[in-house]
Amino acid sequence: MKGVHTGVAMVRDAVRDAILRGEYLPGERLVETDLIEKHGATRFAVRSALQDLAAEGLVEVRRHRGAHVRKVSTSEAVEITEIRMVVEGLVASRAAERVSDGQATELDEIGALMRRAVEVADHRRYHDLNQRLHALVRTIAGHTVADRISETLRGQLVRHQYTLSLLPGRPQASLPQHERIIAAIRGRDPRAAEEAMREHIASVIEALKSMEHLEARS
Amino acid sequence: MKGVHTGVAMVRDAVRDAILRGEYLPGERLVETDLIEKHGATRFAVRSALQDLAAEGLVEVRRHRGAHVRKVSTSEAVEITEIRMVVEGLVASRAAERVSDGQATELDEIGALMRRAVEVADHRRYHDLNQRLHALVRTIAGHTVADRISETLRGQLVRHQYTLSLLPGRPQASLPQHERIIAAIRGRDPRAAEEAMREHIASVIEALKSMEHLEARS
DNA sequence: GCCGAAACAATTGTTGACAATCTTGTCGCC
DNA sequence: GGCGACAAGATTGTCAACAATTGTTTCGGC
Repeated sequence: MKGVHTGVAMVRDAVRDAILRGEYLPGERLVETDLIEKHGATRFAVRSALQDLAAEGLVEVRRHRGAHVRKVSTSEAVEITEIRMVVEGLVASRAAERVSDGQATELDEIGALMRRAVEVADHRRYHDLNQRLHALVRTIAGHTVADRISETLRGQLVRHQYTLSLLPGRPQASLPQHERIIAAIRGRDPRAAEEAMREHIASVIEALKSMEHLEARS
Repeated sequence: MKGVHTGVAMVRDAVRDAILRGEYLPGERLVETDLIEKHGATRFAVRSALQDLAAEGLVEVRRHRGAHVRKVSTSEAVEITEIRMVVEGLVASRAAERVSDGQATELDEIGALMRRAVEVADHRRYHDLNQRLHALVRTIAGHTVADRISETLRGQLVRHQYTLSLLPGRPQASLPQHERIIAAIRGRDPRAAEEAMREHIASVIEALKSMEHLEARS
């Protein structure tokens, strides 16, 4: 079950995927020798890959102490999400300025499907549509730098994203938010689009903060 | 003629500094052998340093083609500054929420000194105070993630920052903007602080865009 | 039985050599 | 005389062995 052949990029992608899939837990140590065996790669490749992932903020390497999966605290997750809030807000704003007619139709379609998914309580599908919506907004905006940063930040939140998805009532709460985003972009209203996107992500921040309180109590 | 002793961090900082100082021009190739000789470091250190700088977005490494100083186009500089606009806006907002009385006084002092510097047309001093103001705002906000991102992005703009500083009339234009930022944070008004900071950086974006047009004409 | 120090094992950091690739300069052909 | 293929040089990518550091375990003393 592995990339039988080596290459720095291959190892990097494989390890990143493994982290994002939760195969390696936060704080877990990533021993070079193990990774060599697991991916059938050379030590050099493993080492380079870990360096790259450290640059992405997914792992942390401390001198002579090896690489660990970065453990982002809930408070740091809040900060990261705050940044995402303003960046995605900018992206939504630009999307509203640039959206084409065809893209507007596409947005509508996704919105309709989302409502449907909530009605039949298909969480999995709703989650997929959520991804598609945000991806489409990014495509419309065409903001390279924002995309890069969003992607990087999102990678650091895997653990919390998973926990968040377990929160009950999220789809019902976020559906109207998504609909507002779609309507604002459709209506080519940058300010409203930014505002809607920010409110949407702000509610995620609130959820994170409530989790923080739960953790503190336990 | 320098750091007679090696170390990855040392080489990285030295090369970064050299790039930021303009010793290496955008697009220029950074040959590993030269850097080895120049910094008296081993090849491994140079290589690691270049990887790190690539992660910071200061250099670009292409397979078998070596490392080049990253040449950011003016349009990319605009995108980067747009991100900085919203991120710094968030920071200003948080600063307004958290500012202490002592820090408010400090802000006032900087504001007064800035006005003075503009009156006597001391550009150098105004520039320093500008740095101090933004640094203080960051300190007040205490937003680790935002600081990291701002710093990274700022590094990628060196060439343009220099060009921007040559634009005439900048201090006169930005002084009232700075005063609005200070007033909003002092007044503990997050919304106003964010708005003021965004307007301030938006004017930088406008300046960049006008530069873009000038370049296109030439 | 507990604490501390020293030797050991495990793991990472570094080095130098080797292989793959690109660039440059030259030669031959059109 | 110009263009394209080929070869030599230069440069980067990869690898495996060596050195340094850290964490652990064991042994001795209190």
